[in-house]
Amino acid sequence: MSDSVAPTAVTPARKPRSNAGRTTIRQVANHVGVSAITISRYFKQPDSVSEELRAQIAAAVAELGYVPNQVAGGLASASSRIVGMVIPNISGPIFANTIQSFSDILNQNGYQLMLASSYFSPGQEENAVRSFLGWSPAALVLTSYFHTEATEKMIAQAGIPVVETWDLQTDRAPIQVGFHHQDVGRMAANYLIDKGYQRIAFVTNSIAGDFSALERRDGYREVMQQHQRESRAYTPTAQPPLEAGEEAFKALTNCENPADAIIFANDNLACGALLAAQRAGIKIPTQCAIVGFGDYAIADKLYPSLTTIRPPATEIGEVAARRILELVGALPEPENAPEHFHLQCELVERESS
Amino acid sequence: MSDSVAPTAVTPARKPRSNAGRTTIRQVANHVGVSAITISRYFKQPDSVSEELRAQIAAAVAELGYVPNQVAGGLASASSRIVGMVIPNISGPIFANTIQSFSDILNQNGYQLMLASSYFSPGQEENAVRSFLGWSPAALVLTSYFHTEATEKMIAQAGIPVVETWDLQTDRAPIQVGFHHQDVGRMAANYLIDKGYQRIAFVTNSIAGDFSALERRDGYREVMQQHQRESRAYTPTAQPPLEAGEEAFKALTNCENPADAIIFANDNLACGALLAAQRAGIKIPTQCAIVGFGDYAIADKLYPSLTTIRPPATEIGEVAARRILELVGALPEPENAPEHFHLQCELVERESS
DNA sequence: TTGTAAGCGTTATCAT
DNA sequence: ATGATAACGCTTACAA
Repeated sequence: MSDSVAPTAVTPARKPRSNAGRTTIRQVANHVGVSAITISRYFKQPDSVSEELRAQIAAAVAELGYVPNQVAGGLASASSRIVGMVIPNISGPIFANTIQSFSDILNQNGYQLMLASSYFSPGQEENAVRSFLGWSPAALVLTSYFHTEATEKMIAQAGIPVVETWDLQTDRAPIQVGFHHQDVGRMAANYLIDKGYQRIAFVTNSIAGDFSALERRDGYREVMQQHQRESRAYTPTAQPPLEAGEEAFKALTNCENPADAIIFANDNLACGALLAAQRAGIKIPTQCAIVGFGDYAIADKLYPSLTTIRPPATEIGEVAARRILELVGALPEPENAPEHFHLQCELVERESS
Repeated sequence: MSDSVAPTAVTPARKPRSNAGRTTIRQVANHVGVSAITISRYFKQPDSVSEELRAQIAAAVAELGYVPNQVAGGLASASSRIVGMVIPNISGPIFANTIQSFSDILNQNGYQLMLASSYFSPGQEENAVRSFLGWSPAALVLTSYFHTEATEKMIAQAGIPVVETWDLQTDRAPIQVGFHHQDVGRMAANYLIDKGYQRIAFVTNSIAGDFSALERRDGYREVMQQHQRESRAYTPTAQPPLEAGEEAFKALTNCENPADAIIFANDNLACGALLAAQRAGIKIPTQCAIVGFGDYAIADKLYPSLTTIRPPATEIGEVAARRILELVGALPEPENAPEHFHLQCELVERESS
């Protein structure tokens, strides 16, 4: 030893970062007297940690109030427990149930929902997908199948499960969870024919971009043709759904050979027709039956209440969530999982038919 | 040089991780011929990078298809561009607009929404908050002010902005964005008194846990007292809202001294009353006026359409999002930002009054 | 304006 | 069943 002060390894001015005093996995490990990786295993594969340690770790976690840092975990494992979902809109009458059930099932399994709206714009959808990808999500859920080229490229290269919902496209690569809109038109037409209605018409949406409404119309036409009935489709010019429904109802009942049953492209249109009938003193369903689509919240609150076709909104969210969780290993993989999940719409018979 | 192979620093068997070939900031940096931090700055503080480099970097980003890894960024900076929101439910008639506007404004500013439902359960809310905290969110939004002790502790220690929405509690620490339910009752009562109605009643919700409905009733009572009118509150026993509304309507109109105007705790109850009146042939509003709360989608589709009080749902989401973005530095901080944002409900006059 | 180096908290890999 | 170590991709702190 020299007489001068021992130089003891010149520490070159450390650079501590903030951290807000949050408990880390290492503090838990020290507290228990094991290494950090054991704590990690305790959370990921509890079975690989001895029962004795498990109890001690549980106690330490509770005492220190440790919350695993998902961000750090995500970086280390190059994948996060986030699932991104792009939905046309949250506040419309249709998609809320899908979001609700999807989110609930993810949460129950330790995954989180990241949500964005596209407002039916492929460009906005692209932005949302790009933002999501920055989070290395475990999976992606889209609604609709028409994407920009860039979106197609991103989902093809992402290397994660991608699910397309609502509109079933059996020829596309991503997993499909939904139904065929043509089936809706078929179901409504068959139902009315079976009920004995003779002159059955279809009212499409006045909003031009609503292609799914046209598919429902096509299903209706097909059935009418099968039964050798004349099909009659009306497209309103008024834009607000209530007015459009009223316009269509008047046009189809106030004419030669008036319709005795009308299928509307959605419940809002049907609602407009119902109100118009009420004002005009036309008896529903005696003079004319009405069937809608969507089973919006209004459907059972109208007078007469509205017969409508309920899309499997909640089911779509459930099935999509479960399939994703299976694919990422959070739920056991079943033997023969299909690529496409064809769900059923349900005809809800009420007073208007 | 010796004749043997140069030992060139014994590399001790590297441990590369996967990565799925994703472009990193370093690849972009190499492509441009600068260091990684410059690319980072290009995204965070573009002004601190020379214009020349900016153009080159933009080109490289586009060519390589670089998407910043938010997870890595979040770890390095100990905070992520995620905002967690706990909402009682997504698919109910009330909250969807708040989620929609909140999410849109976050997205426009590069932040993402992480969503979970509590179903009005403080325990579920606690779980959601705990899960969110694992992501080091930039902020948290809660609905309602009754939390578990654990939740209170977490939000107090989180060190991030916390916003409580819908129900304004001026005595609480978190930022408040919402309105007073008593004001709703006051507004409805004043409106009907001004319109000349004499015997004004209030119908509360049959669901016991709906405390906000009781606050609206209290506001109604206060105004009635001020005007020296007798207040009459009715609580239905039927649970389904339509039946409850019908029950209340019958009870309040089919009696001595019947009400000539009724305020309902929500639009579903009011809707039940409207349908009951229609069936009974009671003229609305001639014999009895009806006012609801919520401005649900049904309100303008009923016949007669429903006068109701619209809560500032969209505004709540907007104001909460903007304030959060200000607090995290994504938007410029205004001079005198209040702690509490008192928003206004709006009376929407329609045919039922 | 740009660069260097260390460090964020976890998990993959290899070792015991 | 448990541990040591490096690596994940970025940003902070400090330097030039």
